[in-house]
Amino acid sequence: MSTTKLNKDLAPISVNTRADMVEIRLREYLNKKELKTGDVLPTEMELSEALGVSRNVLREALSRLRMLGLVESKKKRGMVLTNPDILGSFERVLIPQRMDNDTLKNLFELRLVLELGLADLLFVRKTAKDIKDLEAIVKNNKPEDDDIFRVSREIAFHGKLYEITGNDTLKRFQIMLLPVFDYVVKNENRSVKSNITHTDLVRILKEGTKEEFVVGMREHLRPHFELLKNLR
Amino acid sequence: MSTTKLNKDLAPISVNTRADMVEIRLREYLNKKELKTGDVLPTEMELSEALGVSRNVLREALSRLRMLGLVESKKKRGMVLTNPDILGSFERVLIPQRMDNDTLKNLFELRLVLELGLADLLFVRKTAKDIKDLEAIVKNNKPEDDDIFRVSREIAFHGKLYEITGNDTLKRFQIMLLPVFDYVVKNENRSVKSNITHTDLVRILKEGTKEEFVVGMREHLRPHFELLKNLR
DNA sequence: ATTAGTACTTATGTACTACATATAAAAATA
DNA sequence: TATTTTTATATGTAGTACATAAGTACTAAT
Repeated sequence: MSTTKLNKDLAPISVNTRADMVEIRLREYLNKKELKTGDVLPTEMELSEALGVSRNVLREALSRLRMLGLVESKKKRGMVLTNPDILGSFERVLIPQRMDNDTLKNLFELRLVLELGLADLLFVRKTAKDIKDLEAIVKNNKPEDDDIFRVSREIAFHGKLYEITGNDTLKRFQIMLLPVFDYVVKNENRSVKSNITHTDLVRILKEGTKEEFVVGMREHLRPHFELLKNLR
Repeated sequence: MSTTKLNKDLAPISVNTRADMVEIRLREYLNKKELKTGDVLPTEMELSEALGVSRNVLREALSRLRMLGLVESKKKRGMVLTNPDILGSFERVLIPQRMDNDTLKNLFELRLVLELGLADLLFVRKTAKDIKDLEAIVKNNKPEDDDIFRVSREIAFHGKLYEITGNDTLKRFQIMLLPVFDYVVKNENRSVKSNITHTDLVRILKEGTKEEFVVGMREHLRPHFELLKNLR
């Protein structure tokens, strides 16, 4: 029976395109334990022949994997396996305007959870210099500062906290979450004041305990949690 | 100086391919405020002509955006703007074998931070049924259970905690982090016992306070934090 | 013999053509 | 007007051709 005839009798069930399937097959292939970073993959022609698709389709799939940072392609040498940048692709889809309300809320919440969970790392990793940096950041805070100043101070302060953790992934992650945070806050422009200021938090970080810091941070973030209740 | 360090300081001069540049241009185009989900984009021919590249190159870039869930393409209708699945691409690159030690450590840490930050959400959202579910999960725990049992209990318990938060993004995120967690723990097969068991945590969640829960969780996770010190 | 330079080979990058396929939209039919 | 049929069109896939960069092998000069 000819292939064309067969294809007519048995139409493909999958709505997936060839590129989708090739992407999956390639990822399965790449994740095999035996393969390690730096290994060279077969050529595009070999792969496309093995998979039974045109070089075109194969390249569409490879293009995705290249974007993810799973592979790189060198002329003449071929494709080589690389370490993906785990947050790179995340960055590409973090578009507040494109997110539904639930997801926005979830990410907003995620940020609050992170912030509350930081205490332990902070108290393990903080140095005298870190405290000094924080004190410099909060020194010139005045309640009458306008919004733009307030936001940049907010970013500087919380950004520094993440920096103290020494966890680059965490820091980059929170930087990526900031626009989401901003977006949500802007859409609900209420300004509930907290009883705990950045200055208070620095003092606790310097002289207090983890437990006190968590309580302080919770109170500091309370306006945001309040906002969350309204979004629900 | 290590190669990875060198790579950070001296990133290779980017010799971006056409597909890379088209991807960037398209993302800029898609993120324009005027565009909203469901809007129909120009056809492939129109886009490729406007950008001055072959349809081939354009399709490689579109293939990436399709994978990210930024667009979908319908036959005859054309491409339509969609809401991306923000964690989908993350899932594709979370391959423990492919991650360097620093990243592994960072993600491991991230999970611990999340777990410690959960308390507030848990105490706001917990229901009587949730507590019952947790009690059922921990009921048959016996210290003499073998490893496989222990791991599945671990997953069930902590998974349920994330479920109580009612935050799907958070839950999916932690599910994706589990293999990383597993990978790190397996590679360092020490088994330090904690003084606080799942049963204790359930009791605190039922009758105690947020603050007590954080302290309890911290003690429960202490073996993992210890492990982290060794990785450093 | 070692080195420098050159030609060759090869795998990726890009462009173009052709046709299959599904389907929205238009036309024809009841 | 409602339903079916036809048509037009945008995406999906395949294949060919050539440009480009970069290993590889070969040659020549010191």
